[in-house]
Amino acid sequence: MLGVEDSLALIKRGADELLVESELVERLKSGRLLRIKAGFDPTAPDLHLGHTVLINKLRHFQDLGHHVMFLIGDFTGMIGDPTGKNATRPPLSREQILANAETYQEQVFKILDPEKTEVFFNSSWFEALGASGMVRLAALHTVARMLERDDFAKRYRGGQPIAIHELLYPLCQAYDSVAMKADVELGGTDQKFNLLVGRELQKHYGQPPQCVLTMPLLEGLDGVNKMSKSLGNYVGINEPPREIFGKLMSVSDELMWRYFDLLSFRGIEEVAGFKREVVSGRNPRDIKVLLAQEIVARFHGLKSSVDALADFEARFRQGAIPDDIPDLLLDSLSGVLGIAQVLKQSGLTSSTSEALRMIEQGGVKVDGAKIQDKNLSFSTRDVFVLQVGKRKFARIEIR
RNA sequence: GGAGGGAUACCCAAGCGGUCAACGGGAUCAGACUGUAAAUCUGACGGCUCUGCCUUCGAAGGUUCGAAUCCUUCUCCCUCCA
Repeated sequence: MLGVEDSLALIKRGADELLVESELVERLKSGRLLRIKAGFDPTAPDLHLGHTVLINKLRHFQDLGHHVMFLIGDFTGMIGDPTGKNATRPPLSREQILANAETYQEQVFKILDPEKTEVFFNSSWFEALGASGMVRLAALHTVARMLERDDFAKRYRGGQPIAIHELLYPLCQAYDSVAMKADVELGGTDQKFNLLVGRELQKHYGQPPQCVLTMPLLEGLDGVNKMSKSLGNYVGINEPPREIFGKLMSVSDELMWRYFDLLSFRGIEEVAGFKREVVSGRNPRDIKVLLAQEIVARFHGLKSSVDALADFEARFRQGAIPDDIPDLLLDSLSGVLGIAQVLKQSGLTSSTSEALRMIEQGGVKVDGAKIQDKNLSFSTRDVFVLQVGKRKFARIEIR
């Protein structure tokens, strides 16, 4: 196990803020195994790399030997975290929540060691609390304090509705920390307020207040917006290996370092070494490959990462045709089919206009040979490999 | 309830009677270059049976030889007043 200083360095790596550092140092010095908490809404079972930033941090704690507590907010999920803009969320059914929780764990345990992870459901203590308990809990915090939170304040000022139960959310999350006797709670930067309420509440209950560690939101592939499915700039951890690999290779050379910080388990020193190499002339591509391989291997195994690299090299460096392209059978009424039609019907282009444009721009290949002739046509029994751009392929047969 | 402002292609945003399939930016896609699906540069970016034709500018009508641009009604959004 690492010394206190090295531990702290690892804990702070990539983190946004650690409150209160001195308190954490004290606890680390005590040599006690710390109880590390992170809560998750059982709403989005489809994890992408952005979600894994927090889980990676849990993993760091796990590697340091601490006790990781994975909380599934099945009770608080009914309230819906009001953090952020969206007003109301439809409540999930019990079965839906459990199913999501299941998927969640499946994905999370690709990063965390299941043997060393304790899973909690907060319904277990909230159901025991009951209505009267909830009222007593609510008595421990004031409306004014709640309104300190930025998004509540904004909504209040702006005349936007704030339902009473939304005020309860931070309180419930805080009570989780009490119930779990958390030493440290992790969350996104947008969670800071909720995490701090946890400290307050723990003091009320005579517990030492938890330390709060916030992690930044990961930028998406565009390097600007946060990674999110709706923006389409994400890498899903259940995507095919080649897809993950390719997407990571498309990240800008600059953003790559950010990803190393937040997504890689390579040592701080090692990454610093990579940076020096690039500065002194090494092609950043080589380093990016290491990142892409590490991530693919984490979610799909070592072999997949090797395959993904080989595939990438073959396709983009040597312009080879991949081996897993779809076979398509196109019908021809007249026995002849023009190239534009073939492109459209195969779905390689979305319209014949686009097909013609692609040909004009030299982006269409038949059996590896670039074609120029827009009037090229194929007849029945023709079989060939069609390629549009660098990434779209299909094996076509006309019948 | 009253008074204004706005709705244009994937997004932002010009245009205010003909030369508009509609300026510009972003996103996207293609090409060049590169040991990258990086950066940079160039180009494309409604559809089709493509030297032409068809359908688009919130919706429906109308005026006009001709409308994204003018008129009428409707729908939705925003701001101010009550």
